[in-house]
Amino acid sequence: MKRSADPDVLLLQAIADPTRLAILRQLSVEGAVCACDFTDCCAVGQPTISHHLKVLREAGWVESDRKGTWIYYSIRPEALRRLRDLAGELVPGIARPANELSATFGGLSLPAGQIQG
Amino acid sequence: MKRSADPDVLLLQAIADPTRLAILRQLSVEGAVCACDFTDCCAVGQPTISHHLKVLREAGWVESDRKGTWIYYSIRPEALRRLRDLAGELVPGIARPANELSATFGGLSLPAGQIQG
DNA sequence: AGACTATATCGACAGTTGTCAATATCGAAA
DNA sequence: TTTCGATATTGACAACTGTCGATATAGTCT
Repeated sequence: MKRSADPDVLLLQAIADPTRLAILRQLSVEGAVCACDFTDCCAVGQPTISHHLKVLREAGWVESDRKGTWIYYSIRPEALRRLRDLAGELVPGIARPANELSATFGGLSLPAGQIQG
Repeated sequence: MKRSADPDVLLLQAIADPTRLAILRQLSVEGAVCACDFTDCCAVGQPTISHHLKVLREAGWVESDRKGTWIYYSIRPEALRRLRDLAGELVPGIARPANELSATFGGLSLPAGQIQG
């Protein structure tokens, strides 16, 4: 993957992994989950779970709440809002290219970069 | 990254890349874009653009429409719907763990996997 | 046919990622 | 303080990813 500085890409990269998506889904169902309970949902070891939780935390996806020996994780509402905003920005394609209206030559639409006088 | 069979993960992996997210955003603004016009938005070569378009196509994000020499790409509404459904499944965490209501011992909530009689 | 342009594929490489075993840290309880 | 369980960190490794140059394919025009 690429070293990216775009926070939106970081947000997406964080959930573009089967283990981390499973973690978030378990968090969605149970609200708050102890770190020790993630080893069931995902067939990975404890250090791996810890690693993924760190990735999710650094991406802003989860926050931790210590209760004695155990640490409970939960999904941050702000991350969810950012994902929905991001999905809202994307709109499906229209049937014909936008520049077909203004740059039509003989019934054939030209790509924007191809109009050279 | 991991070899994943989960279609949701594939959908997310496809957009978790700065170049591909830029492609989708340009498609959102312009509706349909000729493949040759993506080299402007992203500072990568033509084979790289072609590669990313293939990834987006195989993930179900875009469809192509040939118009003579040029091939126009546009965002598939279904992919957008799937992303929004996925975002809708995720819900923010609650203040306290769910099992605190049923499994409280001396004011200390126990993780689900730790209740062993 | 041939020349030209747009797009895709191939092969290779550096950088990144997910995973684990081993180890360290932290908090609770004895 | 010592012991023990939960969690984090480190170091290492195989697998994957993005990128490119070179090349191939496909369509258009003359």
